Amino acid sequence: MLSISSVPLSNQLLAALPMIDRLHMLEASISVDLEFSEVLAERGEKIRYVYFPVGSFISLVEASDNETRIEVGMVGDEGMLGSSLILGIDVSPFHALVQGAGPALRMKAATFRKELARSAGLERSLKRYLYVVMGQLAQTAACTRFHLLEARLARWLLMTEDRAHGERFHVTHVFLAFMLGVRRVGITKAATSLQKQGLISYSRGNVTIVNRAGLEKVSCSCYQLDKKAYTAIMK
Amino acid sequence: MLSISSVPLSNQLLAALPMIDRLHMLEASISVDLEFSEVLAERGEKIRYVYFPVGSFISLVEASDNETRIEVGMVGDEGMLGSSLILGIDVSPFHALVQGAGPALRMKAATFRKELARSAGLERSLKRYLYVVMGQLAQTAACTRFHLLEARLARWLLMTEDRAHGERFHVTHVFLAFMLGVRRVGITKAATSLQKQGLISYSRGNVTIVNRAGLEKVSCSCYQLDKKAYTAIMK
DNA sequence: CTGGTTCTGTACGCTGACGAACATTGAATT
DNA sequence: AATTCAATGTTCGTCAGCGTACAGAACCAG
Repeated sequence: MLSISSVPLSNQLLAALPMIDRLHMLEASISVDLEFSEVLAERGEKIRYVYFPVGSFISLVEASDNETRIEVGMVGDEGMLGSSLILGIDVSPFHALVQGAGPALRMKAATFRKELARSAGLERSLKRYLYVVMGQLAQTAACTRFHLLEARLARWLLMTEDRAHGERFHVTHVFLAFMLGVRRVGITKAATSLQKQGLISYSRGNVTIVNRAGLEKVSCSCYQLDKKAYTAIMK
Repeated sequence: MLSISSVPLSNQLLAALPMIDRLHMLEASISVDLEFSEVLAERGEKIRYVYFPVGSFISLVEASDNETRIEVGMVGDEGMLGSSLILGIDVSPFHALVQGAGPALRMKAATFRKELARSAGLERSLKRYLYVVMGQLAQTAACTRFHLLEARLARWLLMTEDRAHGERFHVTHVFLAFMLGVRRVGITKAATSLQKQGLISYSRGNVTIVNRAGLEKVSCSCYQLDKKAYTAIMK
């Protein structure tokens, strides 16, 4: 099975709050287990819950035409799903689906908005997070346009490892093709190449990052840029 | 020269405000003339001014590596430049450059933040606008990935016509190539095709939309989706 | 009118990804 | 052990867009 992380499970957004606010948030939410491929939000639909991943992670997916979808963002324990509620609109701008199963804290959208109004620290922190998400969206647009599939795949694997908190996770070529907006065959080719270079190994959906430093080298700069932006803004 | 629009010059965000707020905003800002290719903001740099275009329009540009840039958004009199200040961060997330010369209202960033704190109506409206911008970013990511250049070019021309408020405007193939993240030659080919179909005509940078309905047909659905999203959110 | 510059058109070989189809391998089920 | 199915590997022709180079056309300045 999946490796159990030894890192204590928590959400970084919540962990950074002052004690009192953090307790409030924990009290107002319940712990749920997210299952792989579960749909947590649909574009244009009302947001019922927000989620703070705690080991699980979520993909933000944009659809243009029918059947052409692409991942535009990823949410792990460094973020939350539903941050657009800060803007006062309770309609989801994206599809959101669970990409890595695991626990998360769930809160009713209405409760979340009340907490936002109550705690200035929470609002400040989540505004900053939303800013980071915006940057990720733009980054992804450029990345998707200019970078070769192998580099994009490497970036995706690194981002996932960060959120899975372990060098092993489960994802098939079909799923990767969906996320990166390419054919399955394209993924097979790129993944084979990465494996031949000794950077990853995989079999029937079980991916292991073998050489992280090497993977960072073949990945596009977008990975580092994203990371830098996050730490710069969130402190 | 450029056609003078008969539409009374105003900014829709400001026009939608209650009278008192609108007067406050007008008082706190000055009218400036933006020149083509003027740089109004740079990624990572401090935002000094916000701009409300009034006939002019502005491109939001994302850079990944050096020399690979792509437009991720457009701001005309339907929006403003600097909306990310709502999130409490005075650093620009994008490059911004003037794409269509013309007048705009300019306000100091600090003043803008004060106005935001003062007027709940202003804050509400601009939050909604920021939500629309986020949607545009995601839309652009998908569009850039999946749609053919000719369709993307058609979309771009339509978006520009909306903001130029006239079927004629000035833009060269080199500039278009820059915005869409492709070679100049690619633009020439796509533009030639659109011209042969009788949808546009152009010469040495002077573009005229000849058949708007036809252009909408060859453009990708992203144009309509963007527009629908704007009206749905902004009312 | 002349020479320089900007804008647009065209050509050529290259390549990353596409679409579709088929083959193989490993795991789970019976 | 046999069967079934999901996951991965491979092949083949096609194509949009790339990089580069060059040529004509329109405009501008001297």
